[in-house]
Formats: sequence, C-alpha cells, structure tokens
Amino acid sequence: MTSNTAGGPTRRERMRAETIAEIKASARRQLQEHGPSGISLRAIAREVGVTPAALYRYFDNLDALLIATCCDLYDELIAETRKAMDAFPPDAHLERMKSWIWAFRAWAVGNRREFELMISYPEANSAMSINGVRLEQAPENVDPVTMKSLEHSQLCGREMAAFYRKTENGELPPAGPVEMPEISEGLQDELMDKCSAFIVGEPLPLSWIFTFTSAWVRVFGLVVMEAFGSLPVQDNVDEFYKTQILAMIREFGIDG
Amino acid sequence: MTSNTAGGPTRRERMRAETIAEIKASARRQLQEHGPSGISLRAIAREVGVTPAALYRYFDNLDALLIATCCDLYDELIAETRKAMDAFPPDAHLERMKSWIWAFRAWAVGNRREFELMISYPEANSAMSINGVRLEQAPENVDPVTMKSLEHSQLCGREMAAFYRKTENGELPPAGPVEMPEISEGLQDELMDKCSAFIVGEPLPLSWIFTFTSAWVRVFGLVVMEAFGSLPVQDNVDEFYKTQILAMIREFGIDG
DNA sequence: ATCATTTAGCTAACGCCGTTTACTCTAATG
DNA sequence: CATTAGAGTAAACGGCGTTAGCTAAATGAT
Repeated sequence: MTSNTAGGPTRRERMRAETIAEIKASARRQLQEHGPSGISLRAIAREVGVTPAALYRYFDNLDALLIATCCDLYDELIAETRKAMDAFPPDAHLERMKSWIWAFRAWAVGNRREFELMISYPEANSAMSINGVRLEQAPENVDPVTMKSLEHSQLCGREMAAFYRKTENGELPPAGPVEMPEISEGLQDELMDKCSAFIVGEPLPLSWIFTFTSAWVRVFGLVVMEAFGSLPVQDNVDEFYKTQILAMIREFGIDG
Repeated sequence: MTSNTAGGPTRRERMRAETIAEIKASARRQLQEHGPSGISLRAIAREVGVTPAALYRYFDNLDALLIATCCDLYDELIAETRKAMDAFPPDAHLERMKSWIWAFRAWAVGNRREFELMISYPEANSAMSINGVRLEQAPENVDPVTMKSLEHSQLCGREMAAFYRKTENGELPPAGPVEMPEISEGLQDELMDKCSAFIVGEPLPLSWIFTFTSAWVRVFGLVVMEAFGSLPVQDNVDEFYKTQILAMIREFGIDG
C-alpha cells in the first residue's frame, strides 16, 4: 500500500520526500537569514512556489516544521561531533573528548541561528512549562528535540564512561576526578538517575558523575553564552574558549 | 516649557508618566504569562483601554517598548543584587560576592521569562549583528540594554577589584588566583581592555582578570542554562547551583 | 479671556502572519 | 475503467505591527 511490489519507495513517496526536503531547505535559509523568529510559513510557501495552505499537507503546523528542523539540526551536529571524535583512535579517550568539545563549539558558532533555535526551542514552542519535560517519562513520551539533545550529550558522556572503565581496569593510570563538595542524598540520587541513566549510559561513581556534569555545564555554558553574545571577549573568542577548556581539564586533573 | 514655574513636573507630565508605567506594567504581565515573543502591542492597548495606535505616542514601536522594559528589568536585578551584597559589611568582600552570586541566580529563576527577554534581546531586536555591539565605542553609542548589562556585571567586578586591592595592601592575606594557561598577546590585551575597563573598573593583574572572567563565565553560564532548562538536573537545582559555585570558589583558592 | 499650539486619542486602512474550509484536478489503485 | 487518495488552490478569518489623517482637549502666550 505504501510501496510498490519491488519494495522501493513509490513515485509519490519520492516526490513527497523531495518536497519535504525543499520545504526544510527553505526554512533553514530563512532561519539563517532572519533568525528563529523570522521563519515564516507564507515566505516558505512563496519560495517553494506553492500556496501557504499546501504546506499543511506536509506539516501539521509551523511548530511541527520547526521541530522537524530542530531534529535535523541535531542530527547534523551529532554527525559533525562524531566525525571529529572518530578522527582519533577508539582508545584515545581524552583526545576524543577534547575533539568533541571543540567540534561542538565550532558547529554552534558556525551555525549560530540554528543553534539559537535548538536551545530556545522548548520555551518558544512547547505548551509545557520549562520544567515540563521530565526525563523520568518513557522515552517515547519525551519530545523529540529533547531526545536528540540527549543523544548529543551521550556522545561525549559514553566516552567519559569508557575512559572511567579503563582507569578502573588498570588499562589506564587511575585518574581521580575533582574532590567534590558534600551533596545531599536527593541531589545524589538525581545525579545518579538522570546522568547515569540518560547521559553517561551506565552507572558511574558519584564523583565521576559530578565531574561530568560540572564539565558539561561549563562547556555548554560557554557555547550558549557565545551564541547569545554574552561572552566577556569578542575578538579572541576561539582562544578564549580553548583557554577555558584547558583550565577546566587541568582542574579535573585527568590530563597531564 | 516642560515644567511649570514651581519646577515640579507638569500635570500632563505626571499623567504621561503614569500612562507609561501602566503600559510597561501590562507589557510585563504579558511577558510573565506568554513569554518574550508573546508580548503583543494590541493586547497591551486592549488592557490599558486604548487604541493600538495611541501607544505610538509613548513608544516609537514595539521594539522600543521592549528595550525600555529590558532596562527596567536590569534596574530591578541590579537593585536586588546590590541589596543582597549590602546585607554584609563593606569589607566582607568574599561574603558580598557570594551573596551577589546567589541573588543573581535567585532573581533570574524567580523571573524566568523576564530573564529570557534580557539575554535574548540582542538577536531579537537589534538590527546589528550579534557581534555588532562593540564595547570600544563611546558609551553613549552602545545600546542601552548592553550598558545595563555591564552595570550589572560591574557590581560584582568592582567588589573583586576591592578584594584584590586589600590582598595587595596586606590588609588581607595574599590570595593567589588559579594558575593560568598561556595566553596570546591579543587575548591578553582584550581581557585587560574590556574586562579591566568595563567590568572591573580598574587595572588588575592579568591572572586576576582571568580568574574573574572564568568565574563570570561559569556563574552566568549556569544561570542561562537554568533559564533555558538545559541543566542536567531538574529537582535539586538550588543545591546543584550552590554546589557548582562552591566547587568553583574552592578551585580558585580564595576561600577556606 | 482669547487665540495658537501642542498633545492624546481616535478611526480606518495596509500588508503581513498562521490557520481552516471547501473545492478541483491528477495520479495511483483495485 | 471506476474509484479513491493525495496534492494543490482560492478565499476567508482573526490576529499582528504600523501609518496617515483627523478630532478634541489641554496648555502657553498674548
């Protein structure tokens, strides 16, 4: 019914996929030119050469189109950072993580408007409150953009976990993470639950989880601030970022 | 011409100020309810009980109204953090800075939508590029929201400078900031220029500037991430923030 | 007190926007 | 070949920011 006897996509299906791609391409062009709030359904229709109402054959509404665009962008970001990691051998964990950190920032800076859309998506489009998306839910019920965002962080998180495992095995010299302030049981549980399960992917010692979240917050914070133009430097941002990351790595004491 | 012989504000001026306040109050109400992009000029007019066109007697356009609102919000934030600092004696620099850090986050979390507007303002409303606002310009030419943002950061920056001066005088035990990675001359100059002149307010040693910017980036990053719902925790955010700040202060070695 | 001027507000319109409804035509299906 | 599902259109609705031209009231000067 949805495909012919040969099993390949129908002619109609091919046409449809092509149109969808064209719509998304137009949306992205407008995103780059006019920012997240400058994406107009009517303008897309104009560019694609079609009536505004026709777009509703492909997306339920503008929101759905933005969400789909967000997901595509995450896929692109994930592919890019994965490629950067894979430039190093599988056991060069530290190099791979550093490469990821740099590639993340590079993509975000090279695709500012896109990144803005990705991080400002929840409040802009979701009817849920800002804390409405709760990771405790079954993965199917979490909105797709949040899922993609998790996938993105997992790429680095799992590398960290692999690194930990090797230091535990003795394959690598023991690298103690930072000493940790006292943490209440509630926060401990939440860190273990959320981060261990959703980001790192396997149970890690609390000190490692704490280190990972600390690093995550610093890296992500830097990138977001740069995207929003809130950094205290403007000309030497590349070096500033690198310097901050370097200082962080040294503080964690996991690198010579 | 603009005021009567007694020197006080004219009746008309009082009425006008009152109307402006009413408009702003309505704008803020909508901001809180519907977020930054949900502020509608027509809805404000409806609420104030006036025709949409009438609002143009008070603000050039919606943008100008948003900018004015932003400035008011910064004033509120600055007043709040200043009050928190002044809860400690003038020479308790560390306590004052910690109090500032906590009050900043508390205000941002207690006024989420407002904070979103403040940090996402530049891209949304300015015709300039995201890096268009350059601090080298004369202060009058910098857009008012950026000026307020600077004023906000200066509140903490000057405290840091005062702290440094006392350690230099010998009034306080010498507190060395973190060891610093190698920094190119270009970045050094920029840090000294921008941060020293605009944030801290007086020339400080590079190592202190570096420490301040590092701390700034971490604090601001945390707050922005929380505002955007990007933190890796959701239930114990208060403690998470406090823990991160505590770890940071320890790393800087300026506190027992 | 009278007149000129400034000012606040109105009405009406323009051109955008997202979205819905009802209709047409065309291409695939049985 | 008849039927049906899909892609597309035209027209409308209500909302938006903004502008132009008008009215009436408050103000300041004579």
